[in-house]
Amino acid sequence: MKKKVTIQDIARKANVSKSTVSRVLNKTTPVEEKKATAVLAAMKQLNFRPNAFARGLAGGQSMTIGVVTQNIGSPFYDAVTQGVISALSATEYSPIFVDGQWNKEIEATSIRTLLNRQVDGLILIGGNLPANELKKLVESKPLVLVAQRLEGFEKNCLSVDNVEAGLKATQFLLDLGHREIAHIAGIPEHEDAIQRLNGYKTALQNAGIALNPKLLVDGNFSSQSGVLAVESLLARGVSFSAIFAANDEMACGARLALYRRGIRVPEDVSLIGFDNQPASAFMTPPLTTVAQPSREMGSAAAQIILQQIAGEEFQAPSFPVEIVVRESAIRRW
Amino acid sequence: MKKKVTIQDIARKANVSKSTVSRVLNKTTPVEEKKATAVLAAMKQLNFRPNAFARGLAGGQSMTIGVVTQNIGSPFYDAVTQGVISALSATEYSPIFVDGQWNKEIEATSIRTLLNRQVDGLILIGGNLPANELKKLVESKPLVLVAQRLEGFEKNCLSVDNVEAGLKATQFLLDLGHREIAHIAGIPEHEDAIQRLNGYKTALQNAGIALNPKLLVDGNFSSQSGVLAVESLLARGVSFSAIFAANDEMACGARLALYRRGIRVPEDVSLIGFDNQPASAFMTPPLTTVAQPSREMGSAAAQIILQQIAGEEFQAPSFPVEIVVRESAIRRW
DNA sequence: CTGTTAGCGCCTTCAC
DNA sequence: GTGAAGGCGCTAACAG
Repeated sequence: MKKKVTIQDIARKANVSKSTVSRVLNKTTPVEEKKATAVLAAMKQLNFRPNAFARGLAGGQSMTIGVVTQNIGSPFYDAVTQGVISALSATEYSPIFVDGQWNKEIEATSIRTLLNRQVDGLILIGGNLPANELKKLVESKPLVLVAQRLEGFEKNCLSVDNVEAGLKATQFLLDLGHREIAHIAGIPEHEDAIQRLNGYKTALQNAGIALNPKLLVDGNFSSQSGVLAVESLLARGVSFSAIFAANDEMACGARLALYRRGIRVPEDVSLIGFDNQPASAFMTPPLTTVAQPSREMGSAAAQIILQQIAGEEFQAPSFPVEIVVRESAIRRW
Repeated sequence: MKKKVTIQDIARKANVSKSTVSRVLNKTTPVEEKKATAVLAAMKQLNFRPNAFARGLAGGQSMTIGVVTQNIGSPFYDAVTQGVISALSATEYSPIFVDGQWNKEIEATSIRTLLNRQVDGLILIGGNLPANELKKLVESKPLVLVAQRLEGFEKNCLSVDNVEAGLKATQFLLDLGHREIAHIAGIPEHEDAIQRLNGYKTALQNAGIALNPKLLVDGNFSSQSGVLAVESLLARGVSFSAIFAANDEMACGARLALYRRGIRVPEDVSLIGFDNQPASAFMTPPLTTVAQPSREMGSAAAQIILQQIAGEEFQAPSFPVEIVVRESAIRRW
């Protein structure tokens, strides 16, 4: 273990005061050219590494953004995370991640450790903290919510219009000629799931098609639940020519269940998912899906946090969705 | 913005000194029961939040573990990350992640910021820093390398035996009766890829089958490269009855390419991948693959780091691989 | 432009 | 057991 080198050391070596060193380090005040280079030289020579803790303590800024993800490993959240990382990597700030695991308790304590670490801002990606907790947070720290709504703080919230997205997906199938369209919904309490379902209902209504409850199955966003959903559908004996799943993972599970029953996609039934996760393009057949601009949402989140920290005006933009047409749903019915 | 509450505040409120507060906070010295409860009460009432920076500065420990991942979003690395998170969540330490993006430069600067943040230990998951850099690191900080080897520091390295794994996968196909087995390799510079390829060669040799270079294609671990690999194979006009891909993503791409050509899996060609990523179980047909205990490796990494920090003896265990048999490769040839 | 002087919030001797 | 004092490394006024 080598002893640490501090600005004191390099001050001595460059024959200046600590302050001057600090100044060249932060470019906060002009410094005489000559001294500056001497300082830089000393820093390099001694392999100086500013102590982030000391800086944070003294300056009051930690230069870190806390990011709470849910279940690292889920394609959508991963993509958002990527966006945050890349947007932040161009700045002085670095992100520190904790995993909320879709668990209220864990999420709360995770946020607490983040706060203890003096993060300068907080990005919550997904999550299900009660609104009053969130309000407390938003009032004390720069905050951005991704894929989550908070009454009265719309400008801190980043998400797509899930109703419209659900409507579009369903409409797409209707335009193909389908009349019997099943929907595999997400977690019933989940806002996104509810809205996508609403979009589905609205589209049907617009088309003058009565909603058939038998065509509605609850899932929980996992592949496994997609499998079960299709089996349940089949067990009910309803006929359907298309399925709209509330996310790609469930679509993937559904596809497997169909395969096992010898039902072909898209010849016998069309399938459309949601999220455009990377693997979807490589399913057999490739999955038609609704794309959210997740990466863009991640970098927007980073930007907005930075604006808040800087005390600037900010306003969360709204993000458009788009249907990515692939073979799983191209056959006219 | 509410003002921060410090141990000073709670000391006043509890009629004790800062030191006493510090003591109940860290349980470093016995404190009179009565005062202790008073302190605890005050902390709760004022919603006290110890400043991690101040603690780090004063105590010299940051209670954070730096984790360098490559390309968050890749199933294998994600799983390892999950393991780290869950193992660490049971301790006082929290992980801070940075993304190396498989880029030597980015990786180096990422590690630098981690070091600036005074992490108490470092876990590198994948990555391709030169050995001499790594040696410098391992000598100055507790370090664990996952899926990477470093001459002379085997006890800091966590990985499976990729030669044996490649051999097993190939052997599995041989046992099924296949003789013409293609291999889609990973990045040629990548140690894991090389070893898996070596395993493949060894298995063929053991079986007395001459290596056919036409059955060997280079990929780069991406789905896309799997597609290209199969097309290249087909263009060469070699006949093959099975494919061993060096990871699941390439297997996925390969499967898509086969599908496009109307080649059935497993009826015409058997397919086996590597990593057992979650989506593999839901491919059509489900993918046979080689499973690495990635989560376990992650938590082992966390454990070993902690042991190093504590100054204890430590020794990286070795991890077994196992073939997960699914429909993509079950047909005897 | 530059050196000096105070802390930032906490932990850690050290005497009591 | 407990309080007082010093310092971790750095930034932020302050005078010059």
